[in-house]
Amino acid sequence: MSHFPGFAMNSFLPTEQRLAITCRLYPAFPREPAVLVRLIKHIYKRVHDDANAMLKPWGINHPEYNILMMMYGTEGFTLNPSQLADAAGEKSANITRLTNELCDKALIERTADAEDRRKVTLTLTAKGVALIEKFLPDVCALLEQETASLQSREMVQLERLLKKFLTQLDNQTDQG
Amino acid sequence: MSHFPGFAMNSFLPTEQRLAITCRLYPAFPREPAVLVRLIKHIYKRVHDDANAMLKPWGINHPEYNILMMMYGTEGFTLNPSQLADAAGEKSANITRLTNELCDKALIERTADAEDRRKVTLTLTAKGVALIEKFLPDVCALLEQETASLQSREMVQLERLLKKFLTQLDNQTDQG
DNA sequence: AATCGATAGTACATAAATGTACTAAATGAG
DNA sequence: CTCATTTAGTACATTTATGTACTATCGATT
Repeated sequence: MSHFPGFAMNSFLPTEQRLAITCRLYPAFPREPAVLVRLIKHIYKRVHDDANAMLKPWGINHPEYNILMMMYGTEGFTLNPSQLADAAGEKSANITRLTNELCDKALIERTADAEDRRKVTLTLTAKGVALIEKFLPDVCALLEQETASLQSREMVQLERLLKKFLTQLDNQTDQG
Repeated sequence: MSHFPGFAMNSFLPTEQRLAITCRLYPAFPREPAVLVRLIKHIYKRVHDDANAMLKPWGINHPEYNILMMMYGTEGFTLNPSQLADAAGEKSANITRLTNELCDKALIERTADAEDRRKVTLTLTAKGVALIEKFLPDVCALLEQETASLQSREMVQLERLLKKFLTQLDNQTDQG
């Protein structure tokens, strides 16, 4: 496949064909939702792998990157674990482990919160900020490369649809 | 939040705000691609969790479900491990483990391929097919519920855009 | 102030996923 | 045919992620 430049391979085809057969065997099966969920999964895995590969030379992995960036995107570079869990989309037990690793690497610091002694304050160190600004050019290049096939209009459209999807997932708990 | 029926909460807001700040600090940062990647991650995790919760009473988890369904969607309910890896989007080492579990549960069967003795043939058992047809109503309900906010036109649009995205990821290896 | 319930975080055990190295068999070049 | 290469699959060690139970603290109520 990749021997023919310009030929767009399609890693999703085997999945899609099997969903089609499923619909024939079991007509109530909702093809479109199933396709969307599978596409999301395939894309997520691919993006995750790419990010890990790109970040490896910098000594961090994708989840650690996400945490660093969420701190970088916060005034004062400071956040506590539960806010991090929300922002980075990780379970709280995972945050403990990941932030431990980042502390070991001296990229962030853990201090006690003065106001509420249950809370912990995590802060990017100077070393952490410096690392982020060193790897950001690579990150930007990867992100742009990954979305190169989408026009800016299409990205906006995609964002809107994905948000609509996510909102429904968020509200699901309320209803059923 | 969930005390107010009809109020659409937005679990993505904390992430999005931090990406906005990142763009201010580092103007080269491509907001739109970054937002898309994060949305995909949030949605994937949510869908994965929901599926696991729904499938638990049936004694399987989401990756096992994916494997069963890929076999169900194949003529003869038969597939070998590498085809399964492609279709289900799992690494091959993971396929070995997952299919072992399904064999232990007697939902699939592993036999040697007569033609090529390196290959292994995996087949759904009658028990496996029966289980699938028992849990499919729940699966259909969940899929429909998850996508209830999207009109059919929007789903088609979303599918098109996600495929375009994935195709670019597939072709990335060719280009560097 | 004493108590009860909720919240923040972590420790620890377990589950899930991956990388790597290996075996066996097929393919292909000489 | 024979040897080297590629392919299919798995075993094993390691990494990553999660569930659960627990500690400490806060806040509200009495």
